[in-house]
Amino acid sequence: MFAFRRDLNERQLEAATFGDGPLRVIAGPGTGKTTTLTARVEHLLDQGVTPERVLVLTFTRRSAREIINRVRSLRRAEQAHRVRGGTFHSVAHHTLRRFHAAVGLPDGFGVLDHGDAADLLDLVRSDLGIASGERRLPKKTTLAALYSRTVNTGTPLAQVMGEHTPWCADHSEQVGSIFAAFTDRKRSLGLLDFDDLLLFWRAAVQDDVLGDQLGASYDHVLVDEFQDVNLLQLDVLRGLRRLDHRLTIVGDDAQAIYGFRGASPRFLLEAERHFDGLSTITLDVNYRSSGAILAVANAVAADAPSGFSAVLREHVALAGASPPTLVHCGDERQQSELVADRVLELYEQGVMLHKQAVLYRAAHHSGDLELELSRRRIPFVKYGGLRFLEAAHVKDLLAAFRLADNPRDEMAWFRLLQMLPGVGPAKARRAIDALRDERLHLPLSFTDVATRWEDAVDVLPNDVHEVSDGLVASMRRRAGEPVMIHAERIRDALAPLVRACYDDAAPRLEDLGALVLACAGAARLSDVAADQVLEPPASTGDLAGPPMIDEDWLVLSTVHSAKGLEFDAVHVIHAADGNFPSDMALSSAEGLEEERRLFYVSITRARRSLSIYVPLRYHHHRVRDDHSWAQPSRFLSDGVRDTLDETAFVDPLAPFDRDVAASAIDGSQVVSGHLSKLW
DNA sequence: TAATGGGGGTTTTTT
DNA sequence: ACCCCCATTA
Repeated sequence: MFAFRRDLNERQLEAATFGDGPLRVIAGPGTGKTTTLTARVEHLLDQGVTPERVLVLTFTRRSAREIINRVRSLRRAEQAHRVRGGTFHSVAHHTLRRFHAAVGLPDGFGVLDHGDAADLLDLVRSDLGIASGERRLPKKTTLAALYSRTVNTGTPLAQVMGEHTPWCADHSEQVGSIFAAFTDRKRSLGLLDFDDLLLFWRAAVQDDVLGDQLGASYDHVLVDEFQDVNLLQLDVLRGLRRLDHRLTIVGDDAQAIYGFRGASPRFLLEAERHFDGLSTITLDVNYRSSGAILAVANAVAADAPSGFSAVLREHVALAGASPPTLVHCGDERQQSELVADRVLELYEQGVMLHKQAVLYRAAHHSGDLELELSRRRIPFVKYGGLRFLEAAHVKDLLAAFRLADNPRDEMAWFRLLQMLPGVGPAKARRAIDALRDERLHLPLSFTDVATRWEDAVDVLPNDVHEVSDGLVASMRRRAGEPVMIHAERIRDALAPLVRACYDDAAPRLEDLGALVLACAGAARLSDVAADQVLEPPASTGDLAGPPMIDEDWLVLSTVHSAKGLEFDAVHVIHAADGNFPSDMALSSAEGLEEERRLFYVSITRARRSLSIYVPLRYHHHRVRDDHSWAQPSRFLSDGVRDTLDETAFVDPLAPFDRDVAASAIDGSQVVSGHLSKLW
């Protein structure tokens, strides 16, 4: 009957074939969460549910695709790709594109990424005449983080600042006025940031008429990684399901690692308060890791003051597993060498590089290791950290794409105009002002821009008239023109500016070519720009050296970006207090507990081999030759260490120190002795 | 008004 | 080590 039935255990099957719900599945790491969700989708399709009326919300679009791709049997596979799926933000984006008029958004609204939002905050701050320096106001990135946390948790600003930025908490009124102006500014420019996508979606689902319609468009809603949902996202779900209880939420409180985005495992643990008649199924049989690795994970879990819901149980002994080890290193340099040694050793034993991952708390922790890997020619890709989309030239073209659909996007104008040689903030601003009508509004279309452009171009230096005319002309879409052709014209018009602005224009222009290709099949240029913001490429592979021909590569990843993944071998580096747990998180008890869950997540990625590295000494970069001693991570408690094989630290240089002291030679005599034979 | 150079402060995780 | 802001200079 069901193709999946024989592959599932009893609990998984119960979850997959559960009736209408609401249903909560608590699923520990490696307990077949994705398999179960996939089987449930398959089950729903078997029951005759229309694929388009199934919504699967996941943490990344990649995991949505994985679930859909894994739906087996050809007949259903064809249906499966009609299933709706994606992240909260991407589904919000699609919904708002479709219903923009109903929530008062302009057609072709733009989506700001994190950096753009911070820049706009900084802009309104200076427009309000609030100086950044004088009164220790938070920096723009801190402002953006504060804004996001306030909005996503629905907590009053003063309280958020009291908890997270106590050093400037008395400025909360000023910060509040910046946020109010920021909000107004985004509306008048036709721009949404990440949080706005959720805010407008929530407003839509909470509306009497529109909300009923949106809720009625889905028969079943399934949510993965529910422990990382925040209040705003919970509100959206409650709105979507207020008339219909067919909801499945899956999560694990032990893996809640997005507190800084306003998420809380509380929403998973107290879900019965939000969804009437909730049933719960717990999955705790782990199919991923060796018993020895599970023992480490459970020892970490045992140290958590309030415990985790699922205590993992081993399924069957995994072949080829090696004992988990704790490796003491002299310093970061030696850590890199030992990791590289171990990676190659495992590789010799047949563990492919892409089945191995090095995990760390913060993106910059991989720096020294990357040098070592490059030196030894071990290919690698990095997840998390640096992004394609943060490259200046990519942002330039995306700004042009946004602008083409929405000429009110002052941020985009400001950015593009400053690429012209001899044009800085002042001239850019005057040119933008010249485009405004009597009510100070920017034009709504490029047809209108064209009529005002003559005035604007007068402000600019004479020698940039031609290139800027070309750029503006390229933005105007010709009737019936395919989106990709339009994109190509814009890219061509921008190319001379890219050459003028950047030394290494050639690789940058290639990136822009790739972006143009990404426009194939898109309905609008602003969709392409938004997609890049909402779903940036996950990894940056070729930052170190020439592109690798190798088919195999080691994975380097932040723990956050490794969520949901598994590897045969995992190397956790920098397990020193201050790095892991990060000292940034230690000011509160919840902060520390979230770090503990992160540590738990990193360990439970491993299938057969787990190595944890602790550098003893950290060299300071400010003062040469200065260093400090590190404490091993507090998560390596006695109970946890009992589950690990420890390698005693041996200073590889120590024997040489003795030898050097014992032998004193006359170097110059020896050298000239050698050289004298040459002439 | 744009570009450049020096100095001071800071340091996480991502849709 | 790096980024951002500010002041100076062209």
